[in-house]
Amino acid sequence: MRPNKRDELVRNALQVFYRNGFHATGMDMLVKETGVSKTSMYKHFRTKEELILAVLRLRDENFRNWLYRRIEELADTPRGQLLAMFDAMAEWFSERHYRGCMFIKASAEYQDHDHPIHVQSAEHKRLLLEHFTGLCREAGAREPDKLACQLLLLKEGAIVTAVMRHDCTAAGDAKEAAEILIAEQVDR
Amino acid sequence: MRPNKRDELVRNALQVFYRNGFHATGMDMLVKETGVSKTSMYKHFRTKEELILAVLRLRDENFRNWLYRRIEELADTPRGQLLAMFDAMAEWFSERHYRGCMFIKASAEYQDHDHPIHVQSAEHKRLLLEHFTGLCREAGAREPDKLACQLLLLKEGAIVTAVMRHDCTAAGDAKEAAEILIAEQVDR
DNA sequence: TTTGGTGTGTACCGATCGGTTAATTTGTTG
DNA sequence: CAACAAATTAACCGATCGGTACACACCAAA
Repeated sequence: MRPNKRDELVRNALQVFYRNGFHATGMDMLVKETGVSKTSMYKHFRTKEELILAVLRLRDENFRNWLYRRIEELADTPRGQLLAMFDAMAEWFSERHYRGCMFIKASAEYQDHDHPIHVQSAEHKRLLLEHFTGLCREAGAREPDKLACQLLLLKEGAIVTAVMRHDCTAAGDAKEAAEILIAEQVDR
Repeated sequence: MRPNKRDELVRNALQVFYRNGFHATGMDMLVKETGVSKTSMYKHFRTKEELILAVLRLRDENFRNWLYRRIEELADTPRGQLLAMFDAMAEWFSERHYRGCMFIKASAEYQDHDHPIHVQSAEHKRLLLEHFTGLCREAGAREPDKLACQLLLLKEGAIVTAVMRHDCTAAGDAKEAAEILIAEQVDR
């Protein structure tokens, strides 16, 4: 069985879009950078938008899988895992080619609330919220929805701050804040 | 004295870029939307990038002036003003045409750390941090730098979350978290 | 050996990109 | 009114945009 050219295209296009932005990346640049011919691209995806949506689907899968697994590796209690999220963030921020969250950037370039790319980006954040709300409940939080939302505010804030300041100290500050917020809802 | 056409251009261009994005907004669209001729634009700004930088300078001035003034209107103690920031955010988020933070979006579209647009966006965030660090110190925080950073993490997180979810509840959750973080550093 | 699915290379489409040019109108000031 | 700067309209530049057309190459299954 031949290696699926379509998946290869999506995988490579992800890198190019992440590094270069969506509007700033033309189809001709994708041809050069992915090694897939234009004809072939348009056989798999009818428009650039459809390709972007496929890229975002892959990114959502990769990122959530990585984050959930990494958190479980780093801690074995729900409370510990909530805090471990910020350690995982620190690892991500310190990657050489860290460029921020692809979904924040996608929703920034496609701003209409009903644009498919915006909707799909929001869905990624919703799935994260769902997951961490469950963890907060397991950790014994009095208001798991609110706590999860607050922890994710810290996470999103750390993501954009790490891009702006171009260091990863934000993850540490966010973690310390998270410890306080969790203690307030669980211990007190 | 005639109303300065250059300022009018920058003011109108700000609206178009904010609503439409930077790469997605062409110079011809700016001609139509701002009512300023192309020749005139290129007499004031040699490139699109220079125009964007002027737009960001105006945005920085407008936004920080508004925020600082609004906070002082809402509260008269340093601690109250720190919390009032989140009330101001809630007001901003609930504006009909709220589209998130222009500087986050600018740095997302111009990602190179040494690109002038990225640098200027980061500078805006640095000025905010400076201001709120001062407020934290006045409020009697033990670690004003860290507290200010954490409060701004909540703010940035609320900004992007409000865009994604397209509601303004994030501001309230952020405010409650801020109350806890401030109490931890001031009262305890 | 034929067929059909999947891929490539290349040239091309009209539209738009950022930016320039030249001729002309507008408005303020002496 | 004359003079000058500021602004306008409109055509134009080469490059690139997203997307298409066509001829051809590869490789599996019938």
